[in-house]
Amino acid sequence: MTATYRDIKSDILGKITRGEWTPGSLIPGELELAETYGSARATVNRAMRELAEEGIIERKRKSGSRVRLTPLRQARFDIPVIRREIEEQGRAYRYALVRSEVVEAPEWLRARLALQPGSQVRHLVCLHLADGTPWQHEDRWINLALLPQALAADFSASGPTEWLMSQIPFSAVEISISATAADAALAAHLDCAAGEPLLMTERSTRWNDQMVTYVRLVHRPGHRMTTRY
Amino acid sequence: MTATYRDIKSDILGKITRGEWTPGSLIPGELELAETYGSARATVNRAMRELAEEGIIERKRKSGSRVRLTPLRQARFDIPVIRREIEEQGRAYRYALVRSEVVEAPEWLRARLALQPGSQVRHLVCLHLADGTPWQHEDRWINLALLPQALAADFSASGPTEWLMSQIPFSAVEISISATAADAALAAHLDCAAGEPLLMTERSTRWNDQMVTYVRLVHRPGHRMTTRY
DNA sequence: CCTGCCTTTTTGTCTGGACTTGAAAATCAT
DNA sequence: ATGATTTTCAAGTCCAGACAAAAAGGCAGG
Repeated sequence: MTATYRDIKSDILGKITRGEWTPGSLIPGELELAETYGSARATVNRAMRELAEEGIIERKRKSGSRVRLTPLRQARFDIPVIRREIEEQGRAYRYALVRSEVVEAPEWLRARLALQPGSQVRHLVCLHLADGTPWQHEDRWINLALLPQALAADFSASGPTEWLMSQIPFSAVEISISATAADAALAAHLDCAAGEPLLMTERSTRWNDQMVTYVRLVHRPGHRMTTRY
Repeated sequence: MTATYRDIKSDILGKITRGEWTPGSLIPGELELAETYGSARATVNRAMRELAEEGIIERKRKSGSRVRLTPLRQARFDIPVIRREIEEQGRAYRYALVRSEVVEAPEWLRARLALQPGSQVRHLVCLHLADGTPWQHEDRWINLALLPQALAADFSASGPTEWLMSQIPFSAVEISISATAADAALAAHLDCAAGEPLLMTERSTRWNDQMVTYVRLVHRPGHRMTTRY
């Protein structure tokens, strides 16, 4: 008989989707809702809080909660560890190191990572394959000033992503997704025609307010990122 | 003096990022944490629950909570209402209807929306512009069996997205992002060269377990979706 | 009319206690 | 041993009551 916070949540969501409570309209206060559902205010609060987090409603002290006029839609994509992503499809994962060098950071990278002129970076190019066919091309730059261990690390057997996760497991990240055309090198590595449109993910990772690494991941032709909610 | 759930959360997160609690290791139980922080178990619970939601830790009844070995990373992108997105940049939004027709659903659409053969759909092609330059190309298909109102609706002044939101504000959606090459028509509309790589967002919207609409949004050349966390 | 202060309303958070649930572990029966 | 059953433990949820904090609205003084 007693309503759980889930019950309350889905009941309220139902009222909204059925159009009983229209966008912009005021929802009864927590106290009132607690009474109608026969539960404690804390329970109603949790239901409402989660609805607010999901972008369904908007809450403000004193003014109360109202149904959002423009439902704030947000898509959540899981960023998989590539080895996992491939192995979960029942395919064989293979990794190949294409190039490894230590260089002075080029201009564009310095701007992006806010590096001093003359900074040394480790530059790696690798390929991730599923059942032998190219899956993802990784172009990785690591700030050696912050991660001098990267100088000695060996990336011939496993990728820098996994190594980095062991070094700085939790950090602030900026992710950006765009479309790019395959140049000659990419086309060769990803086994596609030059000029082919490819999905690209760029990630800048920060640690203690300093940029640690920048990576440009180019996915195989036809790759799509999908989510539902 | 008393610790809030935020304090607890950031303290625990600190212990993890500083490496005091390493990936895979067991975190003290809620009761123990409540004692060390001098707070109620419910407060600790909230802190831990949120950390779990954010993919930092993993919780299991009986076994306890542990730091995730592979931090589950997830990117959250806001799906903006395009008019807003443009106006918030201080640019003038303009909408143009390129094509509007009522047709029998083509094969590929029937498969995607699970439609009966012979189903009628409203097909719209529109363009969203910022300061007069093309911003996004919208190719929209609406299931008339579910939304007969779409037959009479007038889309010459404002886009179908806004109209749809007023009709079915909250619904289940599948979003998918990929890269595509501009064909002749797209190139003309988006004012770019044919073959140019473009970011494409596809959305299928469901309501009461029936597919209502499918839309293919192609962004202007160079567009990027960005998020940080 | 405007400005700053106070009151009131509503959400936000916390407490300390309780019961529920899921799953691992231990026990028991075959 | 092996499979079924019970125990036990940690997280999950709930409650009733309390205080905190933001913000809208009203009031008073200039």
